[in-house]
Amino acid sequence: MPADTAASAKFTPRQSAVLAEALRLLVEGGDKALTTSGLARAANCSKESLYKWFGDRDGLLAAMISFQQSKVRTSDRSGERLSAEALREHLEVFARDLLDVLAGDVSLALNRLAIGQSSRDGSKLGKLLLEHGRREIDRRARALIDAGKRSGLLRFADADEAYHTFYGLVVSDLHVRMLLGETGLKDNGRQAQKAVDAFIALHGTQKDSGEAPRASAAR
Amino acid sequence: MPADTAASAKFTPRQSAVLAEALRLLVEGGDKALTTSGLARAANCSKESLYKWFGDRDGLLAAMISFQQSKVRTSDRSGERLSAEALREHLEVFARDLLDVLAGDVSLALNRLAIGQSSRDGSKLGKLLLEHGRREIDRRARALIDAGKRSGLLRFADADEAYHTFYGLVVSDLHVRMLLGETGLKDNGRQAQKAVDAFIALHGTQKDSGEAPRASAAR
DNA sequence: GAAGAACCGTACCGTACGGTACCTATTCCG
DNA sequence: CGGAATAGGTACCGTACGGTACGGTTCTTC
Repeated sequence: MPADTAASAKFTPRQSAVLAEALRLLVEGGDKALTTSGLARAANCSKESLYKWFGDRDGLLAAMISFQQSKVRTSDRSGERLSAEALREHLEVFARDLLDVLAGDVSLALNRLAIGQSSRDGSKLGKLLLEHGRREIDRRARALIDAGKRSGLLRFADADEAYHTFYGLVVSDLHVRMLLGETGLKDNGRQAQKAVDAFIALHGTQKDSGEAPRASAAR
Repeated sequence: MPADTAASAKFTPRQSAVLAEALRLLVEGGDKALTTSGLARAANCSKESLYKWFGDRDGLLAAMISFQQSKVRTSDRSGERLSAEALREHLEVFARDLLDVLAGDVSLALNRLAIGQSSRDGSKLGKLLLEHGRREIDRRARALIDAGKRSGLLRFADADEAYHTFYGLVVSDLHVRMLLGETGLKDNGRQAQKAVDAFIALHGTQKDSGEAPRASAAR
């Protein structure tokens, strides 16, 4: 039993390679391009192995989600003490990371897949994606927001509500637009900055020590 | 319900009936349930007619989007003079309408369809959905926001940015969650109210350093 | 009332998918 | 060394789809 990372604990290296190839196919051509025959051909494995490892096609899809998310690790360095500037910086980094993740082609492809399947499988993949995929990033955001409150820098009644507000400010309709195939998206860094400005304006305790960023936000 | 309004201008009544049936099938069982044979059977028409009217399957899907959106008319009663209360009221109504539209099963089904196809058709359906589907609601929102600014009740640099902020506050991640199949969603009215509170706190002219006036209303 | 268009129902075709079966090659391990 | 386990290659099956063709039926129109 190798002391591997938790990532490859659930899958053998061979299986991981096959899953990576499956993700590549999915990203390239959508779920129509992800056929068992095609995957077997592209990954140099047999269909029989696929069915042995993953059961059926849905099992394969679930494994792909699990595999991809086991690779995503959020850096959780929220133990430090927070100044107002540090909080703003952390929020901005988080917002930018969130947008980058959502805009990633693998994430988009998996979300498209789960959304497409949600009508016919009782949204099993959707649940998987929401629960396992967002847990990490949610925890990180909530830790950050809680730390902001503990440090007296943020003020809100319900942390959950505050987080959803922040999420909405950061993402707006960008996620759905990207899912629909819109390509020309704005600068993530700029969007993150504006969202953080608005969030702090809403829930910050100290009334703006200079609204410079927001005032110069002419686009 | 099916009177010959401007809705059915582009399609004959028979075609409209078939498209309505197609939407029903799509809502019921997702895009897998929307087969040409199935539609012909369910709508009591022949496959030949389908191909004659719509060209091919993609043409049918595009026609469905066009048909559905020709039925959605937003009540645009934004000509009046605005008081602060009227603005808040209008914003809340708009937010609730927006959430209701996004949560509608036909909207969800069409968005799922377009998202599923976006990988393989160059997001033609996605463009259609975004351009024709959101134009109405966008115009209404922008008119409202502009009116707010003209009346001196709102303050912002860029109306587009302000609208996107509002959209994010209203919708947050609810749309994607619903697309992924999450069922238990919160009360739209309450979500709309909170979003309007936050938006006015951000962009209202009478800025107070306290919470929004009725932020502690229903909870 | 008949010519003709529109349309319905059905049968049909080629294709491609998910899934299974069978056979071989490599590897592992006593 | 040799047998079991694992995995690759391929051929195959049933099914269901998109799309087409054709005969019969209804509706329009002159």
